Amino acid sequence: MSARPSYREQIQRVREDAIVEAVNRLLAVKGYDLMTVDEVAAEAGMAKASLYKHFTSKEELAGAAMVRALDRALEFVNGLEGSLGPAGRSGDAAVQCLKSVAAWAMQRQLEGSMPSLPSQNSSLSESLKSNDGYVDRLVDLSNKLGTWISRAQTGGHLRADLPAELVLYTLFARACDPVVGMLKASGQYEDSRIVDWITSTTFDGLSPR
Amino acid sequence: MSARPSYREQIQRVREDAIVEAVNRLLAVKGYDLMTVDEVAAEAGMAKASLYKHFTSKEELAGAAMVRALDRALEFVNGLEGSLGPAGRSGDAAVQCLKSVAAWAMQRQLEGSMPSLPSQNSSLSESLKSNDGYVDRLVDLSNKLGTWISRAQTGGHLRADLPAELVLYTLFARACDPVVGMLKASGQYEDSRIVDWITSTTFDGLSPR
DNA sequence: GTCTATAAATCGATAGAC
DNA sequence: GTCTATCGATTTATAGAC
Repeated sequence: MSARPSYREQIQRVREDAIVEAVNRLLAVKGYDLMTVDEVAAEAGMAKASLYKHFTSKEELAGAAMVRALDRALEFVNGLEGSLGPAGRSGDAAVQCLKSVAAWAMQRQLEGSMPSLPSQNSSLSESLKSNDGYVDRLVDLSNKLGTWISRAQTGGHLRADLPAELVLYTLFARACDPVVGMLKASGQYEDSRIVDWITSTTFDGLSPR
Repeated sequence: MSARPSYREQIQRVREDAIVEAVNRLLAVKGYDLMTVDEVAAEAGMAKASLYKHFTSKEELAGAAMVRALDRALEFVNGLEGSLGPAGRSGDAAVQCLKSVAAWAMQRQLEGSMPSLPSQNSSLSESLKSNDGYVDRLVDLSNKLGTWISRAQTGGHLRADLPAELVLYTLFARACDPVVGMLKASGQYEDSRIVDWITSTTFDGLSPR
């Protein structure tokens, strides 16, 4: 579709990448409402007015960061799908994939590179719903996870008494679970141990088996 | 300690109750950062300047609402403790109490009367840590739940491979779990069913038993 | 104590020079 | 396209009349 990008286009691309990366970090630390455009400009190393030449509003900035985050999640999910062996369509493989995705999301959160989307309220939610790039990727990711969920449920590897959407919502919520940050803030545990614990409690619960 | 309250003091008490109740509702719906003092004044039926005669800052307003929320939680917990029969010190009774508390908190959230505390970031967190009334109640509640947790763990009714603080944090997090709101927003399920599901997944997990 | 009016600070967004 | 400087709106907090 596009011809070879000119130098100018490449430079612009790199510049916008720096901006989105800055937004990503700030969203992870402060959230949308407490993130200021001045901070984004400072972190990206340019003046605020220059930033507004690339993105027309703060909401668009956040949207671009969320799109990038979803792209990374889709990349991970597609990689998992591709690495499935001949037994990859079993319910057991499906639930292992779901656990991998949950663990991956928690690791991203511990790295500080997972932008926390405000689950409800916040002026951001409305603008995201009219962001086609965001909605498309969210639907895509939900469908891919939904396939694994229903396969795991019919195979008896996931509770069938729960609606599939409850499982899906739970996975999204655990990706931003504040418990992860609280345990890290205590400073007593290694990141990998925290991820293992929360993954384990998500699928196995707090009660003994 | 205090003599019988004068009419004036009673009126002031009622007035402040109306303010705190308004803050409680607004915190539940919008969160701290998006809640404006103008809204609080409007909802409480008074001018903003009058409100500032009772509370000296927005942070103090939020602190009062959180103190009230913790008081209600402590009241529920103490009620549970009092209703325990002669077998009340068993590990099984302890885990049942923990489930009751989790379910109670979710019901409060569904009612829109549970102020959502920003788990991390937010300028509110810092001021709450220097709010003695808040900290005292939080420690009190944590200790009471901690007693049940350790009793349930030693009795084999709660996984002993998890740190007690992980269990405690998880209970606090589930009280504000966004999954509850997402399921309610779908409009397909009754509140009681949502509460049962999330309580069940918290203790039993997503995997079949 | 309650009100109206306004100060003081912050923040998203833009104008205009280069 | 990048910058400095500023507008305009919002919001916390207060002054001062009653």
